[in-house]
Amino acid sequence: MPELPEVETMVRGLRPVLEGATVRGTEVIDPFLLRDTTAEAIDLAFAGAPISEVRRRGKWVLVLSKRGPVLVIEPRMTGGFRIVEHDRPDHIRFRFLIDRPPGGVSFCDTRRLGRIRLFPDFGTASAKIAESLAEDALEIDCGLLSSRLSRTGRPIKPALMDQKIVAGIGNIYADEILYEARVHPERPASKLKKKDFEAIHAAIGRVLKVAIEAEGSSFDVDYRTVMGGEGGFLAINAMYGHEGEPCPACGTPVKKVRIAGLANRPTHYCPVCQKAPGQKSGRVIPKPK
DNA sequence: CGGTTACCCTGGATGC
DNA sequence: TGCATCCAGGGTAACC
Repeated sequence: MPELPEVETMVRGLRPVLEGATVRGTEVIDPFLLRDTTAEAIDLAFAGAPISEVRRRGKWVLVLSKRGPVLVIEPRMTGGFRIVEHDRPDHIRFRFLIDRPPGGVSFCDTRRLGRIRLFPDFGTASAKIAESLAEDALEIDCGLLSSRLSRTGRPIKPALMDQKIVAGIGNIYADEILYEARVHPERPASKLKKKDFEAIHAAIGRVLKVAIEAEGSSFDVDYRTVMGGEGGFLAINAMYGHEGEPCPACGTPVKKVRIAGLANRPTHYCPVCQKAPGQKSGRVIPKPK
């Protein structure tokens, strides 16, 4: 679930609870999520010292101990945080316990796809993260994004979701961004024009900002804020989850398709506003035989 | 090497 | 009701 707006919402919820609080201890309820570390190492790194900062990079959360170590948590599909008094009855995988109310935060993850890694200091964590993640979607400039995208022949949608091209965009927001930019999701990234890149770059900023203001996207029971509340973006968006409903701009029913390079993840777009590769007008003209 | 799929997990929804 | 199948916001190893 969580893409950049959901993770940003989590981090904003965690900051007032964790920053400045001293860690009483940590609890690893499900060691399966740990990678290259142990429950003992995490507790040794964090217990007894204050948390200095909670950061976000792409879709990942960084918790920094004033003592130096950094915990990097990847929520992936179903991971999320709750302050302890609002946490889920099931699926709690990890906890920070702190010395002041509300007592701590839990990391919950139904599908157990989330990952938790420990680094000795911020420099080491940053270097390791930089091997997997490009610049954050809220910070990348248009020139860098354009040059990265133009170097791949893949369809623009999977390219936008490639965390090594730009970090933070997932399946929901890729659809909204490409609709806002009026770019067809299957157009090869390398064939896009300068104005397309500019439209995409601007749309990234607008869509993510609106989504953060709405506190992200919730459906089913997976993503919630740290207080257990739902995000409101899917009530105001145009494409994702709106198959068959009219496009807000032209009224054409929103199409839902599967495209290459995305395994089985669905793609939603307006077949009129977002021109197909080679399509010149809003109407598809059949090739003469 | 670049692009694509398979797989890691769980549980809710849907279908027979 | 019971059981099988499909589906889901992500990331990456393995494959072609």
